Amino acid sequence: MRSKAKKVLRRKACPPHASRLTPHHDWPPAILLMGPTASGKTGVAVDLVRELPCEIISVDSAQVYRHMDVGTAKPDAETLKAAPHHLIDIIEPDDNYSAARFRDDALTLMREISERGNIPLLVGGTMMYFKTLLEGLSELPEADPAIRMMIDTMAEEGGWPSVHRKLAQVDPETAARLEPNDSQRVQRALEIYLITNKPMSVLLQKPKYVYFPYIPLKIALLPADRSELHDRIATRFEAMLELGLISELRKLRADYALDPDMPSMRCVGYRQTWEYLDGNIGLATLREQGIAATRQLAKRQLTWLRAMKGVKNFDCLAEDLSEQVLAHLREALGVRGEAVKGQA
RNA sequence: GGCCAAGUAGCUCAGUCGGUAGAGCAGAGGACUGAAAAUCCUUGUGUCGGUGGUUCGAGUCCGCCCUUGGCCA
Repeated sequence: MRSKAKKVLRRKACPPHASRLTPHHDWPPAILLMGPTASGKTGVAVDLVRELPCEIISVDSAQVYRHMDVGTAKPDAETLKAAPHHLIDIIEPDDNYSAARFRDDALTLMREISERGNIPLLVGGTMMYFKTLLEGLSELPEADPAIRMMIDTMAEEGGWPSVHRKLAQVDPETAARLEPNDSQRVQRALEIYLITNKPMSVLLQKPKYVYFPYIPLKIALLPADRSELHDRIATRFEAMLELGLISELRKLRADYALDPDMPSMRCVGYRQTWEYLDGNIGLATLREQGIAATRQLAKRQLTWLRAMKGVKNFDCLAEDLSEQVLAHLREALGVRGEAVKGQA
């Protein structure tokens, strides 16, 4: 932790206000509650809000969309009233969000919450957002729809490997570390070159601007038994169908000019339901593929969590999960509280 | 009861002229810098329904039995 503080202070690239950063023991805490889909994050978060002076910030790339409630397992209105979530319902389904925007939004909210004397409680399963929040991003241009469209056309004509070859001509280093079929990253790397006229690999060499003036209390909810999580996922997807996932999407398609390639429509559940509404698959296949896609999502989230350092793990299948997490947090915050009092 | 078809990986199915088997999906592991619920990489030993036979050698040919569909009674 000390090294982290030093690391931030050492950064020359930090803008002027970074110099206001105080040593780490004066930083307020922030709780990071992470876990795969269907691990019960929301339930724990709501319990924590009852017991601790914290405010929830959602870390979820799907719950940012308005009117996508059933398929994203958004907390219901009653829950949101009792435990308000920031960064839910902030954009339209035909709009898009990003890790960079999340970072800015979250840091702004965290400052406000801390100034109010509360603890930011970041809850979600979008691991890249957590990583971006903690580690920052390099200075890179933001996405350019026109350029992406152009690259998409290239890919349609020659396939992604041909785009990859083109990338290799202008940015061999990045091309070397990317798979020719990794459409998203190949496109992004070429996009960066076309916008800046500089290879991504060069831009990434500049030190990142890391700004996270909080003591992170990282908590992960992991299943001790994967098959039980799979059962939960299946049950939950069936419930989504009962709750009207299909009609939710039908209405969305009527209200917005949506396209299956939009980020919102690539979300788990919606993508499969889109195929169902188009008549390409039946209900049984929708159920099967929706559940499988959710399991695959959970698997990827678990891969992130295993790689993450300094995380306190809890078995999300435990009966007294919330109490366990609360006890851990009370201890962590209590110790810190003493230190702060000693300072004053 | 008779006839026909099918029984091969968790699922759906390939398997040539006999040389002890391979795809898709699912599953598992991994990567991850402005789309990340995205995108991508790696990963395939299973009594070839059972049993007897023919053969140097049977998933493959023959007999019988079992199971499941269908047709005829």
